[in-house]
Order: sequence, then structure tokens, then C-alpha cells
Amino acid sequence: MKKSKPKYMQIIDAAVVVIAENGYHQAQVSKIAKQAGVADGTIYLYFKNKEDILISLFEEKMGSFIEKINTMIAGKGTAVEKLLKMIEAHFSMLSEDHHMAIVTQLELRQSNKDLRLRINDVLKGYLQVIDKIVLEGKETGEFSVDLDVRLARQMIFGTIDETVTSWVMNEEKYDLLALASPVHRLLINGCGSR
Amino acid sequence: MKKSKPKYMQIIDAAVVVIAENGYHQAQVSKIAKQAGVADGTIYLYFKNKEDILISLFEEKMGSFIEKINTMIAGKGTAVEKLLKMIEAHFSMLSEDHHMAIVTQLELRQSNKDLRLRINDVLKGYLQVIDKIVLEGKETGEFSVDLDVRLARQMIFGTIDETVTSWVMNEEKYDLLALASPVHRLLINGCGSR
Amino acid sequence: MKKSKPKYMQIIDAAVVVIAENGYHQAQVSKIAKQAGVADGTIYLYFKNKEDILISLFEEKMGSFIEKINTMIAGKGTAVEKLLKMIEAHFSMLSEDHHMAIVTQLELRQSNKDLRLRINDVLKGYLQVIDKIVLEGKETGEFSVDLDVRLARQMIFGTIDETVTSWVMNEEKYDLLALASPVHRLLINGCGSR
Amino acid sequence: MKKSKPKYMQIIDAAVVVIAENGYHQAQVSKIAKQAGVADGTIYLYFKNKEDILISLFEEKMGSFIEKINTMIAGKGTAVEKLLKMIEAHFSMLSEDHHMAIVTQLELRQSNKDLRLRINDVLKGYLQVIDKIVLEGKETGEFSVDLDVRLARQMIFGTIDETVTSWVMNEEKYDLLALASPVHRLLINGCGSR
DNA sequence: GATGAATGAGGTTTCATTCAT
DNA sequence: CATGAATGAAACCTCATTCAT
Repeated sequence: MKKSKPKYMQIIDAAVVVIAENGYHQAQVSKIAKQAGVADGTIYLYFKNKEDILISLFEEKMGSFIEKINTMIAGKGTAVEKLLKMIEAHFSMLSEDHHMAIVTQLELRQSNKDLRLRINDVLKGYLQVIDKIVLEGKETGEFSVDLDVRLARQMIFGTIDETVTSWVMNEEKYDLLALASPVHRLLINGCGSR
Repeated sequence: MKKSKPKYMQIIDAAVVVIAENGYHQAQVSKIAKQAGVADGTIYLYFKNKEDILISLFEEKMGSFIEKINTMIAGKGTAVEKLLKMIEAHFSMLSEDHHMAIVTQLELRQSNKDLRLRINDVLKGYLQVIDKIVLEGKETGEFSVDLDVRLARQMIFGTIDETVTSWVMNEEKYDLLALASPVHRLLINGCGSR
Repeated sequence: MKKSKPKYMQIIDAAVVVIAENGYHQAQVSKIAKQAGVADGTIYLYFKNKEDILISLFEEKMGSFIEKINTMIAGKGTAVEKLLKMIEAHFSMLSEDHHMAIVTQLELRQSNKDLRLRINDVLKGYLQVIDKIVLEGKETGEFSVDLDVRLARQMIFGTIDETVTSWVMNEEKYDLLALASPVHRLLINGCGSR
Repeated sequence: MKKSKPKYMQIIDAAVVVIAENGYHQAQVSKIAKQAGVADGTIYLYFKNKEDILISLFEEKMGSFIEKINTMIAGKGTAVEKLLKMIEAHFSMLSEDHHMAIVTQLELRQSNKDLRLRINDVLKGYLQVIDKIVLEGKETGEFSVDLDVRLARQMIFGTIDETVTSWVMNEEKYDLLALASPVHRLLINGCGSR
């Protein structure tokens, strides 16, 4: 399988660095190749075209992120606790990976509609994790029975995403991870019964 | 001033139509000129460059939107009521202007980092409206005194934005305006004291 | 109309020179532009793409050639005389235009299948001229009534084409025009009744 | 010698198939290697470069064709009869080998000037066969003493070639072999004394 | 002998912007 | 003011060939 080949991840990692440091529109294939330490043509032994690099990048990174979250919140704890874990994991991952933070919050959003549709497919996996937590919370009575799952999901994802984007746009000047707890409180209030 | 000249708005309106119908990356200056009924070169008598069209577009449209909101919520009612008015106004405006909905939620996000920083400057006016409501709510005791204004703003804007984006991506299949009330309830729960 | 614009023919003439002197595969658009004395981009104001230059080149040159032949053989003379006129015109034109001779006999044949199909469409006009002469000859009794028109056309065109190609490949060392009469004699023998 | 190695012919045969089915410009070395069941690099153990494959292809196939013709017309019969035999052999061979017909009449003509000059060297062997028949015909009085051998050869080869090309371009819809006799009649008329 | 992963040069086309009219 | 013809820089991808195994 492709992914076992070292150059596959080597190129993806190079793409993250190049996009983060040069911006989406200045991330030429030749720059990525140079950063990865391979010839331009080698890129095309592992990826169909430039767009394929970006989709794969997102799939690989987001895929492993979703897996990590799923493992982390498996079984243990209430829905409220799981939501906190998820937010902490989300903030923690992007705090620790400066390049990925820039790429996911700013650069990859400049891609064209086709690419963004593909990215949304990957994101669905994440949104399903949120849905699962919300549903569980409704069942256990932690969240209001009237809660609309789609709206709750949009609030949770929208708030988290907006928080991270603000943090990145403010040049990561403050501690993102410290916001996990207050953001969590805001969100469970929103989901709670009154 | 530029804005008094009829061609200025003519070009901006043309840009909205062209971007909405062709997508950001297919919105060439020549297409906008054609749609506006002017020569390519005429564009440059009213705008410094292509980016200037897009910034002006956002400034004009967003500016009038913020004005409208400000008028609408001036003086009357509690913070909770003002928040509802604001959400309704936001959803209503985009419901009524299909082209602008596509342009603001999908197409303009594909612009480069520089342009998006400029757009964020314009957005600040809107975020200040939100801040004002949140602060008022804290003073009147409608919202928790512990509420972090920045986080609350991010939740409110993030939720609204994510809700609209989902609606646009789902091809505006359902009634966005009907979501104003449940979204509002979610948000005031989040902001409320417990 | 395009063709009235001077740059249209300017670019086509440049293409003939560049292809003849550099070969089909070394005839880059930038070389043609330079030879024509225009910018690369200007080419695309007059032609859809590179292939369109080549098709247009063939259409313009061959079109005017067929017109000339048609005028030349209109009405006057027997089929046998018309055939001679045609051969002389064919040999004469290529004798006088060294570049076109190379382009039509050697270089343009390297084009891909699509382009050659388009070229064949243009050639059909020429083949129809041959057919008309053959038919007339059969009617007047100059040629055998048993003569298969398609085969006769293939013999006439094949012989002429092969003669010119040989001449070009031999670096135009001998007088092509002098061959018109003996080639003509060969062909009318072939077509004649015995 | 190279040619005794089984892989040599294996690669040549693969090249014929790949070129016929994909076209000259889509006949990549890697495709030929795959069709031949060898690795890309192996090609270069038997051929100097890609052009060498094509020249060898033509030499091998044309060489055996010329041999066959020579054997077939050796000694027996008049020049007129030999010419018929030759045309029949030519039409017959290409009728029976669909791939070679496409390759020789359409695809190989797209090669560059250098390659076609090399191909012409090979063709000379065939043209000499024609010359021999024409000379013999002149000596026996079957053909006119005034007949220019070069022109006669160009007529014979040009007519045969044009006939086959037309047949291939018309997707081999009709019986090529049936044309041998009428084409032969045309040609001996052309060569005959009047 | 055989392999096939890696190489890297090279060209068509788009489109924001200018400036002579 | 308005025009629109002309400009020219810039990048993705292919594929013949090599060479370490």
C-alpha cells in the first residue's frame, strides 16, 4: 500500500510545511518536491496530481485525528466529559502543530469548490463524533431532550472552529488549550436543559 | 467621492453576480466588466486592482448590513431580544440574497490570506455589535457575569456562521429563517447563568 | 472578421516559417510569437489554441490554393488539359514556396490524429476538384468509361503527392515544375481507354 | 546477435500492438514494456532508445516483406504479371495484419523528420523492387521506352500507398485485395506505350 | 541479465493590468 | 471619461532514460 512507502508521508509533511510557510497559492509542486527532498516527477509516482496531495494531506492528518479522538472518548465518562476531552484534544493537536493549524484554518480554505467538497467528506467523520456525543447526552439527560442535533453540532463545531481561527489569526499569542474549559462550559450551557 | 458615481456600485453588483455564478476562481475581471456593461479598462478607473473590488464589495455590503442591524436593535428591548433580532436580520438578509449568501459563505473564503485579513477588518464592525449585546446582557444580569466576552462572541458568530454555511452547502433546501429562534435559544442558554 | 486583421495572417505566416525551419515538434508557440513580432498571449486573441493555428494555416493556404486551381481550370479546355493545368499549378505553388513545401509534405504529417482528420477535411476540397476532372474526362470520352473514379483520384493524388515528397526529401535539387508534363502523361495513360 | 534473443521480437511485436491501439503519441516506452511483459529498463538492453525500437520495427517487418515479395516474383512471368503479384502481396499483407496497416499508414508518419528519413532508407529496398520490374518491362517492351523510371516508381508507389491509406482511413470497410486488379490495370496503362 | 523507482527538463495557456486612441 | 487590444510572467505534469540492487 502507498502509505507504507516512506516517501508518501515525506511528501505530505513537506506539503504542510510549504503551504504553512508560503501560503496556498505559493505552494508550487516544485517547492514541495524540494522540501521533501525528491524530484518533481517523484511526486507524481505517489499522487495523481497536485489536488490529490492536498486531499491526501487532509485525509491522513484528519483521519488520524478522528481515530485519536474516538479512542480517547471511547466508553469512559459522561457526554459532558467526552465533549471536554474532544475540545481539549482538538485544541491540543493544533497547539502542538503550528504548521497544521495554519494550513487547516487559513490556507486550505482557499482551495476550490471541488477540493473543499472532498475536505467536507473527511470532516463528516468528525461531525459524526460530535453527533454521537450529543445523542448520548440527550439519552442520559445531560442535554435537553428538545435539543436539535444538527443545530447543536453546528454550534459546537462553529464555536470550536471560530475559536481556533481567531487564535491563529492573532498569531497564536495566547494559550489556546486554556480556552478548552470555558468554551466547554459555554457549549454545555447551550445544550443543557434549563 | 467614488461611491456617488453610478458605475461604482454597478461594478460591485456585477462582481457579486459573477462570483456567485462562476465561483471565485472563475471570476475574471473581464467577466465582471462584461456583466457590468463596461470595458475592462473602466474597472481600473474606479478600483485600484481586482482585490480592491472584492474588499469594496465586502465593505459596501457588510457596511450597510451593520448599519441596518444597529438601527434595528437601537435602544429597544433586552439583550436577549436584541440577539434574536440580530440573528433574524442575519438569516433574513442572506435568505433574501441568494448571490450574496454564496459569495460570503463559500466563494470569498477562497481568497488569499491578505484579502481575508482585510475582510476581517470589516467583520470587526459586526463583531463589535455582538460584543455590545453581550456586555449589555452581562450588565442587566441576563447573561452570566463570568461570561468571557471574546469566547461568547466566538460562540455566537461561529454558530451563526456555521449554520448559514451548512444551509448554503445544502443548497438552501430548508427555511433558514425558521432556525433563528432555536439557534437563539441555544446561544442564550450558552451565555446564561446557571 | 478575424482574417481581415493583419495579425491573423502575420501569425500564420510566422508559423509556416518557424515550422519549416525548426520542425513540427520544435515549433513552440513562443517561437511563433517571436517570429510574428507579437507577445505570446497575443496569439490567443486570434487562435483558440496551438492546434487552431495549424488548422487555420492549412485552411488559409490550401483554401486559396483550391480557389486558384478552380479559377484556373474553369470552363476552358478538355479534361486532359485541365489535369495538366492542375499539376502545373500544384508543382508551381510548392516550387515557389519552399517553406510551405516542407510544412505540407513533411512537418504537418507529424501532427496527431485529430489534427490530421481536420486537415483531411480541407484536402477533400482538393480531391473534389480531381473528381470533377475525372468525371468530365469520362463524359467526353477522354478517359475510359470503366475508370473507377475513386481509384483514379487515388492514383492522381498519390502520384502527385509522392512526386512532391520525393522532391522535398531530395532537398529540392531538381526542377519540380519540369516533371509536370511527364507525370501528366503517365496519369492520362493510366486513365485513358486502351 | 540481438535478433536471436526472443525478447527482441517480443518487444517489437508489443510496439506494433501498442502503437496501433493507442496511437504514436500515446505509445510510451512503459506501455510497450508492459505489453511485452518486461520491465521498462529491459527495453534498453535490446534497443538504444525509443527511436531505435521504431526503426527496428520497420526494418524487421519491412525487411521480411521485401524478402517475401522478391521470392514471390522471382523469375516467373512478365513484368506486368510481376507488378500484379506485387500489388496483391502488398494489399494482402496489410489486409491480414490490421495492426501493421494502422502503424505503417497512419501512426509511423507522425514520427519526426529524422526517423522518417531512416524509414525511407528501409523503404528504398522496396522501391528497388519496383524499379526492377519497371526496367524489365521497358526491356521486354511491355512498358514504353520513354518511361522515366523514377516517375513510374513514384506513380506506382504513390498510388498503392494512397489506396491503402484511404482504405485504412475508411476503417477498412471494403475489400482492399479486390482493388489489386483495377489498380494494376490503371498502373500498366500509365506505364504502357500508346 | 533483469528490474522499476527515481529523475528533471520543458512548453502551453491564462488573465490582471496598461496605455494609446 | 472610456475603451479594449496587447502584454508576458508563471506553473503543472509527462515520460524517456538511468542505475543501484
